Amino acid sequence: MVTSRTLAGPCRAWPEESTFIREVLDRIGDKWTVLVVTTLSDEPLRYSDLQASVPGISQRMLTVTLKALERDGLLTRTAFAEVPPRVVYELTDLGRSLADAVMALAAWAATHHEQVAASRAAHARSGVGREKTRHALARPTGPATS
Amino acid sequence: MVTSRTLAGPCRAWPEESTFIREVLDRIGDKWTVLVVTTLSDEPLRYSDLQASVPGISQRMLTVTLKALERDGLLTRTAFAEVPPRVVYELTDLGRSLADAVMALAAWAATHHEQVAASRAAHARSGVGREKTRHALARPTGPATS
DNA sequence: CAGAATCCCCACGGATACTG
DNA sequence: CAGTATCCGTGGGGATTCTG
Repeated sequence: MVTSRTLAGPCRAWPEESTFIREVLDRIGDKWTVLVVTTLSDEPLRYSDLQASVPGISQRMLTVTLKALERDGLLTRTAFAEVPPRVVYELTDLGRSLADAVMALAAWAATHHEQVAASRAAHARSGVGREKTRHALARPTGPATS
Repeated sequence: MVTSRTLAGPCRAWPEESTFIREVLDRIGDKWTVLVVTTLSDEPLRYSDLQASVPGISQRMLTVTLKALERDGLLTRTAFAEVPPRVVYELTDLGRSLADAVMALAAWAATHHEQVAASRAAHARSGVGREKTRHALARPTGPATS
């Protein structure tokens, strides 16, 4: 890992690659999308099942999220014309590939969240809200740029 | 890929793993964090350089983002006590590992964004805003659940 | 059951001005 | 240069109500 630095690539002015990143993050950035996608990665579910499987979600956000995901071809919506309506949502191959990518990120989180929590706690212990705790200075006299 | 479905894992009630995912997504969910982290993955930069390298960012958001990342141990802040102040931000190993994970997600985006765009365009062509376009029904008579 | 529609709040974030 | 402090607009999203 940690190969990105050694790339020394010309990422300078954010040519256009960042557009793709934003496109994905705008989609999975909100919590509901992630929860819905990962939940559906297990198996297809109907509306009410999803609402049950994703604890805090409101009907509104569930509907909005599902529509957006359908629009982007990440899942399919199948409605059955039965007397009590039944609608099943299932990830497409595209959706599952995204789910895998998200899982990879989740793996990172599971691996490193302790370090993050530790660092967060350390900063909390040093002054955060209390008092005007000035940032510590490195190399008081400074080496001067060049 | 697409292994997540075959897991058939007990993700049911989102035990606690989702917490980690959220923790990460809450961090990289906003556009600025991603842009800052990926920008710094190339090389350490000072405040003004970052502001220049990340086009649309305001001082406020740059500061807020940097503080959050420092708090989480993803980057280090080094201030030099010179007459014109100089502060350099550099990713930690932890930060670089996150950057790599984000890059992986970017790779997914670069690979699949066309499919997403296509699907999005297709949905735009079928009725979205115009008229009340009812959803098509699958299997009009329905097979009944079981 | 599966949504659509409406109201409404507040936190995220931009713009601006000031400071060490 | 490298921030901090303040004001304020916008829209994301929850709660509620109604429909096919």
